[in-house]
Amino acid sequence: MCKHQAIDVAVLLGSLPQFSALSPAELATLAAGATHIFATRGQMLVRQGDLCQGMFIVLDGQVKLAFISSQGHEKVIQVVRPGQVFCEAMLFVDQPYAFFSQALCDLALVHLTKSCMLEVMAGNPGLMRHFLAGVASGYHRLLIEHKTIRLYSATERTVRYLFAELASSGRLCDGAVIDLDVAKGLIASQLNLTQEHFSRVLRELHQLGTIVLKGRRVVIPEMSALAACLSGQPLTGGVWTKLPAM
Amino acid sequence: MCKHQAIDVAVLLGSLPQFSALSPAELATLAAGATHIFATRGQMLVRQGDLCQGMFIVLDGQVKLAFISSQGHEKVIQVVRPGQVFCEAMLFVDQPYAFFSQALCDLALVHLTKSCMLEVMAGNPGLMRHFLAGVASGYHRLLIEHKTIRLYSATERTVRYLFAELASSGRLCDGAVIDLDVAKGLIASQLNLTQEHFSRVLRELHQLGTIVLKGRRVVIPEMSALAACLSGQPLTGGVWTKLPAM
DNA sequence: CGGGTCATTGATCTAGGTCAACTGGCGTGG
DNA sequence: CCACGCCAGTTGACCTAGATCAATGACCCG
Repeated sequence: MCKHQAIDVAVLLGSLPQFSALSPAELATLAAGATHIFATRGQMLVRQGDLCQGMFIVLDGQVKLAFISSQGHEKVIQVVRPGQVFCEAMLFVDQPYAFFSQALCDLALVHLTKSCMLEVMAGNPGLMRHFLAGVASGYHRLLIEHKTIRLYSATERTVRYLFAELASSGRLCDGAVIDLDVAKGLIASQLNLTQEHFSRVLRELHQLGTIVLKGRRVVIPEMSALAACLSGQPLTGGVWTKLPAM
Repeated sequence: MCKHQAIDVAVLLGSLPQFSALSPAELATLAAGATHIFATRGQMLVRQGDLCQGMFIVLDGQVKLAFISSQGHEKVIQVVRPGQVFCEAMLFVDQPYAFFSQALCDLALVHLTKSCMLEVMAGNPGLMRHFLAGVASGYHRLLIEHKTIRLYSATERTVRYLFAELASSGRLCDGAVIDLDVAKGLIASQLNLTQEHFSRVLRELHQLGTIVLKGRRVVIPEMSALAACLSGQPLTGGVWTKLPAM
């Protein structure tokens, strides 16, 4: 792992939205424990079982968070993109990492040590509040993903993923185009599917005319057709077939 | 829902570990927005889709957090027990609830409004830090449960559940006894299993002699036999059979 | 004693996984 | 410029973990 204790780390940190409101003194404290990291594709950034030393901010490239069973089955939790942070919740939990993170391509990031982060946060309630909101929304995101995996079928999870991609790109009109920026196998794993099954689901949607598929480009001719694949709407009757066991 | 704006809410709050360090003025602020709630079995405390109005502390009884699909399939996330808090992460996320919560029996709890909580926290970094740690460890717990569901088989999830129960009761010796304090159907749902399948798994373990089952009482004659059901140990060779797709 | 709730058991079904072969770019090196 | 190999993706044949459906049993408690 190539680490630069670059001279301009304080400047770099100040330019990040997370830290733009910090005083020069606070930035200096953070910078003292900060490392500018350039990692190569495939490199491990944190290992399952390690204790948290600090948090990461992705400047450029993509990072995969995943866990792996003893049989080698790997399941992706999330792909972290530039501007996003990871391992920040672990600053506050004295437990070994339940996942690992790996560079999906050559990338640039900043590592901030736990102690510096905690020190600055202790003197800056605004920053702490910011992190609290971040961790809480991370919790909420994970909860929703957990729910999606437990409640919905492969096709529905796939369609929900497409909608999430559309929403994040802001284009929710008919004829919208999605260019997948990661390998399909990774997306499949995030949806708790095998690559093979994911491929079949996409083909089925393509054959139905719901989507138009060409490599990693997905075109949605009409939103309503895609939305019809979701079980949210077909409120036929509306009476729940099976009531909770309590 | 029977709500008492009891006179002694401030005293009650002060006696809770979460708030024992608060000043009288802070307790008064919290108490101003606090409600002492007595709910009856089956009653909904928060509904899927609602916006968060505040958080709850369970004084007595059990609360189920779960979500439900449009077909009525219910999946339990967690059972909250006395002394525990729920919905606290939602104070910091402006999103509708992705789950609902329901009283599993008649119960007593305290509801604290969002605005009061945020106000007191803004002036008390120690409390905020406490909540940050709480939300972060909730995140970690959910992550581990998510991982368990995605990586392990029904039998292994069941065994892991038993170990978690043992760990929380502190008795990890041979001959340990677990008395399940909730319906088996609820445990099954937390493990993402049907009640039927869970029953079969338990019976299988019983027939193997790994556990002794009598109603809701589970006896573990020897820990090592139970541990042998986990795939963590059999590091045969150690080479992963299937390498990550990256 | 009768009606809840909770749990067990059997018979059958299916979504999705596994294994294996194949395709179609795309960069690399001769 | 072509041959080669590599990697991402596709397709087909088959299998299995766990769900579903349906019936029955075991308590409790009023």
